[in-house]
Amino acid sequence: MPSSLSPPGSRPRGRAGRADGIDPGAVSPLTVNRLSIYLRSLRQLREQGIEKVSSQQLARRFHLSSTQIRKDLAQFGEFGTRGVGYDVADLVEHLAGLLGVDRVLRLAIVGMGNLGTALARFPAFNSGNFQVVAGFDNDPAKIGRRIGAVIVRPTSEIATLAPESGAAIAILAVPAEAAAAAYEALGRAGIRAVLNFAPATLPPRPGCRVKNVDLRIHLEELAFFLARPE
Amino acid sequence: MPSSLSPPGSRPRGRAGRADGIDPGAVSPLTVNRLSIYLRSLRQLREQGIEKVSSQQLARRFHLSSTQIRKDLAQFGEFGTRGVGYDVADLVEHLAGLLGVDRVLRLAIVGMGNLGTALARFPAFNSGNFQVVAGFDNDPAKIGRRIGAVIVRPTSEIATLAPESGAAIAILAVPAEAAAAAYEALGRAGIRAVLNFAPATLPPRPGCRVKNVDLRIHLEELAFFLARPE
DNA sequence: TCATGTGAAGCAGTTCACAGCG
DNA sequence: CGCTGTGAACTGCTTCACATGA
Repeated sequence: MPSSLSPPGSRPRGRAGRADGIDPGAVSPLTVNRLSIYLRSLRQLREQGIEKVSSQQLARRFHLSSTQIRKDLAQFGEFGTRGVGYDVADLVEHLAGLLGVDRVLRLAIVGMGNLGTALARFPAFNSGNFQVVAGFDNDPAKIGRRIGAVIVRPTSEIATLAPESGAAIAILAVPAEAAAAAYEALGRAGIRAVLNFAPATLPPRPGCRVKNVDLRIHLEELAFFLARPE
Repeated sequence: MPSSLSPPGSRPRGRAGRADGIDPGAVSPLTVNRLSIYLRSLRQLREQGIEKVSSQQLARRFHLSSTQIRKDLAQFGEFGTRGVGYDVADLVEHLAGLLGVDRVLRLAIVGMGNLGTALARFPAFNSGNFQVVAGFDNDPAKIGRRIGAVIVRPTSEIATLAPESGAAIAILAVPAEAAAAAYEALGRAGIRAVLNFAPATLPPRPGCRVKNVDLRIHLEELAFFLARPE
């Protein structure tokens, strides 16, 4: 019963926040991204039954920098054993905790076009600790239809339904001209993390983190380097 | 004609590359990304009939930094008029030229699952100067079927079909375990730009630029900051 | 001895402050 | 006078080199 949307009833404000002594503003997004890559890599090693790994082995295997791995981890504690390396399973746990993916994170998708629909069905968004719990669109032909695990609702219901569904992260997959209004509605719904696929620059809002993924811009970056061989 | 006196046939690879004096290695990917955002923003202004704009107006309108806009542009020439600002249409042309999107760029998609299929139909990948011209998958149920504008072909044909189709950029949308082999095949096909959606770290290859877009990693970045309010 | 963890050095990217020009 | 274009200061990120400890 995926789309029966009960919120995580136990917590009054719903939003824990871990009480480790880490100031999130002091950690660079670049570092966080790499932690996530380390986690992905370590999980791969774990699946292969590898129990110990050194920063250098990790670096060689996944084309990373061993110094950087150690520096990145050092910001959060001492996870390794000198002369030996890291315990794979142990480090996986630590990283998952650090990244805050040791709990279920519910996703609301706004915009059920090509991309939104694909994301609703995307394995990475419906496995592990991520779970799509709501989908919104304005097209009457889509409202009420089931896509992936969710039933599409009109965007006017974002402010009420997003909180009810327990969504922590919103995926913005609407056309550019609809982005500002949807972002506004998500703000009113108390959403504090947005993955924005719309080709628009959203105004920074205190307490809300936005990650922009404009696919056209990625293509244009490649085009630039393509236009100038060597 | 720029200064280089190349005899006929001295460019055997047929890959133009513009002969401006810009060393692509000297330009940061961060800068290139921002140029792309400026272009997107300026096009929006142009559609609204706005003809002149100052760096500060741009900055306010799109939540950017005016100094940074000027610094970024300064790397490539002098495009503005002191005391006035920039001519919107003019700067659009300049930026499109700089980014190398003033010509058709053909895309080959490898992996026709949820994401690959959505991308094949994605407007931004089939408009302006981008055009999906090939799609590959290994699933026999998909081979021969039409998705978006292309007929799906088996991945074993990448090495021959990708060059024939004139594809300049490959979109990797296969599962992690298939990424390495597909990347290899693309290398043999002479592809020098890859947009990688597979959750795998591809080995750097000289002359080939890879841009990674791991959607799970983007979610985990948001999760990190979400786990630590304030 | 081996690999981690870390100050210090080096490099890159951003912001500042203003000279230069229309 | 206003806004661009830019050296210079600054901030932050990465790499180096080595002390530390299993």
